[in-house]
Amino acid sequence: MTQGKQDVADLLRRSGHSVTVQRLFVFELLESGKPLSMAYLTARASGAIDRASLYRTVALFEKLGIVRRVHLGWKYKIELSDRFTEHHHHLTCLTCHAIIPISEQELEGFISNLAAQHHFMPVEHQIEVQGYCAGCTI
Amino acid sequence: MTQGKQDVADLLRRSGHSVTVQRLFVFELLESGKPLSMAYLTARASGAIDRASLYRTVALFEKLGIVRRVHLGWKYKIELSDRFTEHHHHLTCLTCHAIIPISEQELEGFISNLAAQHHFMPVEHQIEVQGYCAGCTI
DNA sequence: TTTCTTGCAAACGTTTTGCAAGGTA
DNA sequence: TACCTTGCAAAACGTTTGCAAGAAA
Repeated sequence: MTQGKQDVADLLRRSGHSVTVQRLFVFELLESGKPLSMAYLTARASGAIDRASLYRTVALFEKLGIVRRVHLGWKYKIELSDRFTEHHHHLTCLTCHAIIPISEQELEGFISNLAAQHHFMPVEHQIEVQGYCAGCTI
Repeated sequence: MTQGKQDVADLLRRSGHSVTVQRLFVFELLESGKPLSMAYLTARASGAIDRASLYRTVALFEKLGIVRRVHLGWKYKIELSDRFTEHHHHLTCLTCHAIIPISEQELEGFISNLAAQHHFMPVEHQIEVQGYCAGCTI
């Protein structure tokens, strides 16, 4: 069992939820680190987990802060939250649809300033940039 | 006819599309400047425009760069693009769901730097911050 | 044993489609 | 007139729900 899986199991137990093969399986799928679409998860889970259970698991994981939704254009994808990967954001290529994760501490400062100006207390933030990656600008 | 409506009519004509009452009506609804949900638009358009035409109009407006989608949590809303309002982003209050638009030129510089580091050519960007507004932090 | 979770099947809301009728250029 | 756009109705899609059977604590 990976470290991440251990952590999820503990988190589930501590929050009063059962540790099931289905839940661990969904977590396993997400351990690649890349944001995955529900369609992809549904396909990969098919046979192993029912669609309804998949949605329930993702919802639970979101409530427990295990995963978060990333909005990319019209759709969204699911990825592990900062707790299981480092805090980061994305650059998305409009041509090849590559997703480049970026980790930025500067941004935090920027957001704090911005929020202070508006007497706003920031809790979460997302930044997404669409454009063309190195390989596609040739 | 407002200036914005004139512009939309011109834009439609120049791009080889017809100017119809339905299209102008959808634009009118959006002229408030606030991001509106499809559910709201559907309700407001009901009687005047068919659901299917509403969706087709919003899709066309998006293709022509008249509107853009703003993701807020699980849902999205439609708002006029930078061309018809100033370029801005949002602070969303988790308690009262107020949406505070912010206009930031500093952010542009930040994004340029970030993109350059990754040999990425930025085209569009979104930044969304969730937290608590002044009225709700008391 | 008690409680939580699952799979199934059906329901639900949102978005999309085909087509004939009507409006726009 | 010729073409584009609309309304209608039906279909497709993604997501959620109720419930009985099964698994976890």
